[in-house]
Amino acid sequence: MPSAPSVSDLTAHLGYWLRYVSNHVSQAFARKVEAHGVTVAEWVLMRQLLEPDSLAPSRLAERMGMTRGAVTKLADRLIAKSLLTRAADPEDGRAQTLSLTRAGRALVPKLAALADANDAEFFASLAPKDRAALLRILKGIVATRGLKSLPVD
Amino acid sequence: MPSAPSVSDLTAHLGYWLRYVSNHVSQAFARKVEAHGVTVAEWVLMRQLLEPDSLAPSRLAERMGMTRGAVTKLADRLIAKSLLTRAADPEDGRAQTLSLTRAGRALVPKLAALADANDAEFFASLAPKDRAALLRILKGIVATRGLKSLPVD
DNA sequence: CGAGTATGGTTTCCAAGTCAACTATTATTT
DNA sequence: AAATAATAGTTGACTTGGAAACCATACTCG
Repeated sequence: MPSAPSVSDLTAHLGYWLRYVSNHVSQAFARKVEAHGVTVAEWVLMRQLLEPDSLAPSRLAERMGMTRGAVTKLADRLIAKSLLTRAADPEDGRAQTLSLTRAGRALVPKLAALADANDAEFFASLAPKDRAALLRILKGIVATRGLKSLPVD
Repeated sequence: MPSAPSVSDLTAHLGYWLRYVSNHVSQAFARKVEAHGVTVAEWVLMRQLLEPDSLAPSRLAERMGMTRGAVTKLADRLIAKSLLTRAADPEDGRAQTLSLTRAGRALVPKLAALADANDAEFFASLAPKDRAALLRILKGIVATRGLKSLPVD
């Protein structure tokens, strides 16, 4: 009898539950912002440009954990929605610089409110102690494992 | 002076940290399994077929939180890799049934070991108390918010 | 029974990313 | 100064998934 060589259940992994909850949180947020005609990636990019108010695509790519190619396209979409502008850098002929339009700048606080609401929706029910513990544990993992970049995917 | 209308920082949100860590864990796992020529989604599908040893695509779609269309294509890929077979259901002319090939069945434990290793890599450094707390909190969120499906994305 | 409906699966089209090749500039070497 | 290397950004081919349209088969109930 070649009984299954002890394969642990998927749900035995902390990573499973982490991803499970995380996906739900992100998904719920995605629905909220999409009601405002914006994707999550677009929101994250826009949020970066509140301060400082302009950045090179390559800087955004680093911060957002995406490739430069992806940022190019993301920016194209935001420009098409008149939320972003792209301008040539006068100093460096290769460089571009991205900034929010007036409309873009006006939209950010609205989306930020949705982000706040979404977070509350999922975590407000936690006991304050648990909320603090969760934050501490997650940050601890980031610190001890030296994680960097790739917040969006 | 129209000072920024108080937009909270991204990192103020628990959801941010959750996604941040979760993405890293998933990404690291993806690299590991891809070294064995398999994607994470493929692994998840294969894992489902250890027991019971065959399932209809629609059942898999439910369990995996994907559309049926996505499962069709995922199955196509696995079949192309000779890890899966698709057979017509003799009972129901519409239905198909998916099962692992011998090779597929042999691969699952190897991948499961990678999953174990990956989880250990990220969470073994936690104090046992924290590990338990993390699991309890995550499961609590799932329970109180009644989350279901969509583990993979 | 037969018309209409429901179900299972596949297919097509689209969205959004990666990767690698490419173009255009700027820096560095020698 | 010219040649070479590095950097910034864009583009195109490809991947993977969702949504909706589309068969085909199975139910249901007048």
